[in-house]
Amino acid sequence: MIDKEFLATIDVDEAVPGKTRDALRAAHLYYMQDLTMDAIAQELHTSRSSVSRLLSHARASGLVEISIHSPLDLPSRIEHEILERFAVQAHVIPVPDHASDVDRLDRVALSAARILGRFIDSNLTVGLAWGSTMGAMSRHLVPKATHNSEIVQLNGAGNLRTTGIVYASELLRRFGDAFGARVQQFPVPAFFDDPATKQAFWRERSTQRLLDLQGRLDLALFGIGSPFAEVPSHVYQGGYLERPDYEGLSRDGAVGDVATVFYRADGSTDGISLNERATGPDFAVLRRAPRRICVVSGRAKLASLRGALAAGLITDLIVDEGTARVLVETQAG
Amino acid sequence: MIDKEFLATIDVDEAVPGKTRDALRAAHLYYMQDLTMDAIAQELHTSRSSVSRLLSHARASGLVEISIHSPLDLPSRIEHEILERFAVQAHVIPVPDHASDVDRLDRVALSAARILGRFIDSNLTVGLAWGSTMGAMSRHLVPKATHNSEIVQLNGAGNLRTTGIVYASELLRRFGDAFGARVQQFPVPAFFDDPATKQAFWRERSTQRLLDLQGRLDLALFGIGSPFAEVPSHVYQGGYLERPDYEGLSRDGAVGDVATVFYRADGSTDGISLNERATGPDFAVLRRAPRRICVVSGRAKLASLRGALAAGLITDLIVDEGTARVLVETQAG
DNA sequence: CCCACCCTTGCACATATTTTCATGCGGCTT
DNA sequence: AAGCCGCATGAAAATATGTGCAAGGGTGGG
Repeated sequence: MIDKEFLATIDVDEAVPGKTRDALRAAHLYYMQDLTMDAIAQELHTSRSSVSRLLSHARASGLVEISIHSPLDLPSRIEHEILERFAVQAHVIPVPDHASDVDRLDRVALSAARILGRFIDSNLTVGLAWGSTMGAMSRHLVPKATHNSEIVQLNGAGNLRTTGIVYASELLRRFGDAFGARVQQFPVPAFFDDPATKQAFWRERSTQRLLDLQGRLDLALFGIGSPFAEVPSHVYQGGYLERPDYEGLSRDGAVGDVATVFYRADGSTDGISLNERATGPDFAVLRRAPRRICVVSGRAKLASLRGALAAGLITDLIVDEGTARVLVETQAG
Repeated sequence: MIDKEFLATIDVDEAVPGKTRDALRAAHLYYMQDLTMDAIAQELHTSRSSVSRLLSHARASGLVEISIHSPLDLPSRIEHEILERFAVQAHVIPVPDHASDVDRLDRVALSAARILGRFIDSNLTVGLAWGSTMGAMSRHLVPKATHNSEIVQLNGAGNLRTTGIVYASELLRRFGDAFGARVQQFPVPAFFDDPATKQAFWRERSTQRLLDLQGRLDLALFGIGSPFAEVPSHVYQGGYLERPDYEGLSRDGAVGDVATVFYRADGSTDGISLNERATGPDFAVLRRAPRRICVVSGRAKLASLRGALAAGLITDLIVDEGTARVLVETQAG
C-alpha cells in the first residue's frame, strides 16, 4: 500500500509535468506564434485533437492568461460612476438584459472566477462565504499557484435537513485546490437554534482559533443574500430558515445578508434578532479585511446590494451590467 | 467645409470608440464568458463575421492580451541556465530544429513583438537599431498606449545605393505608432566613407541632440549582425559594406556587430577600424541603458551572440530554442 | 447634385477547432 | 492470469471561426 502511494506521488511529480511542458509549448506555438493546431500537432508528434485538448488544459489551468484592458481613455462610465458614488471599485460584467436570472448568475460567476486570480496571492488569508454565487464560481476557478495561503470559511453551512458540510466542504476544497491553499472549515450550522448554544460554542478553543483567523483576513469574498427577492438565494431554499424567522426579519426591516448576518437598508444590523443565532462574522470584524470582494447578479438583489454598500462591506464589486446600471441610475446616491 | 471637418471630428471621437467599445464587449463575452461568436453576434445585433473581425481587431490592437506563465516549479531549464551563466534574462522561443532560417527568424520576431509590450511603458526613451530582425518585428507589434515615450534611431540607414531612409523610417514609424511614441530619426548613412566626415557630423548640434538622447536611453532594442555567417544579415546585403571593409573586419577579428558597431569574440571593440566610420553608439554609451533587449535567431549568429554577451551588451535575450540550446551546451560559459 | 471611391457589412464558402466515439493501454482486483 | 475500470488517443463528425466577394451607405471632389 505504501509502495503504491509512493508510486502515485512519482506520477504527479513527473508524468504530469510532462503534460504541462507540452501544454506550455503548444500554448507558445498557438498564442505567440499563431500556428494552427495542425502544425503544432506535427511539431509535437501528436494529433490535432490532442493539441486542442492540450490548449484547453493550458487555459483551464492558468498556464495561459487572457486579460482585457480598457483603453485608458475609455473607462467604463458605469464603473467610474460607482467608484465616485460608493468609493467601490466595480467590475461590470456585460450580460444582455433579457438573460434569465440563472444565466446571468452563471455568466457573472464565470467572469468573476477569472477575475479572481488578480486578487489572490501568496501569504493571504482569504475568507469565503458560501451560497449559490460562490458555488457557481467554484466550478470555474482558474488555478494559480500560491504559497502559504489559507481559505477560511466565514459561516456555517448546516441546515435543518442535512449537515450541509458535504456541499460547503466541496466548495472550499475547490477554492483551496485552485490556489494551493489550506482550507479551514467551520463545521457549524448556518444558524443555531438557540443563541446560548452559539455563545457556548464561540467559547470553544477550536472556534476561537477560527474566529481569530476571521479577524485577520486579507481578503473576503462573498455574495449577497436577498431574503425577500422573488428568486431566493440558496441559503433560503435549503431549509435554513423557517417562517417565524422570515417574519422576524421582515419585522426588523432586514433587506439582505452577507454570510448569514442580516442588515437593513441603511446598513445597520443592531437589533436584528436572527443575527444572535447567525454564524457569520460581525460586520465590524469583516470590515477589518482590507479587501472585500462582493459578487452579485440580478436586479432582485439590488436592495440588498444597496444595503451592503451602505454598510461599507464592499471594496470591490463584481456585478452584472443591468444591475449596475440600475444602481447608478436611480438617484439614491 | 468646416462643418464637414467638424463632423469628421465627431466621427473619430464617437464612431471609432464605438467600434472599440463593441470590440471590448465582444472580447469580454468571448474570452471571459466563453460565448460563441454566434451568440455574441446576437447580443451585438450584428453578424458572426463582424464579431470575428471585431475580435481580431481586439487582439491586434492590444485590447486583449494573452500571456503565458510557466509554473514556478517548472522554470525553463535553458532560461535558468542562461541566467546563471551570463546573468541575462532569456526568453526562449520554441522553434522546431528543422525550420528554415527565414521561418525561424519570423517566428522569433513574432514572439518577440508580443513580448515587447511587457517592456515598453510610458515616459521611456527607447533606442532602436534596425535590420532584418527588427523589420520582421515591426510588422507584428501589438499596440500599447503610452505617454511621453520616445523612439530613438540608434544608427544610420543610408547605403551606397539608396538613402535607406524610407525603409528605416517606415520601421521607426511602426514602432512609434504602436506605442504612441515620438520618433527621432537619424538621417545618416549606416557607415560614413570617411571618419572625418563622421566627426564633423557629430559636432553638428542636431546630431548632438540625438547623441544626447542615445546616452539617456531607458531601453535599447537590437538584433545582432553576423558578417561572416552563411546567411548574411540585412546590413550586409544592401551594399553597405564593400570587399575591403570585410577584409578589414576579418583582419581585426570582428565576429559581429550591434547597431553597426563591431566587436570581437571577447567583446572588445578597440582597434576595429570600421567602427571609426560606424554610426551606432559606442558600447559604453549603449550600456548606460538599464535594459537592453537583444533579439537573435539562428545558429549562424551564435558566435556573434557570444561576443555580444561577452561585451555585456545584453540584459534580456529573446532567442530561438535551437540557438539557446547550443549556447548553453557548449562549455564556453 | 452627381459620381467615384472607400469602407463596412453579411453571405457563402473554406478552414480550423472541438467533441464524440471506438479503441487500446496500463494498473488494479479477484 | 483474466477481467475490469479509468484514462488517453486519433479518426471522424459536428461546430465554430476566418475570408473572398459583392452590395450598400456614406464621403469628398467635381
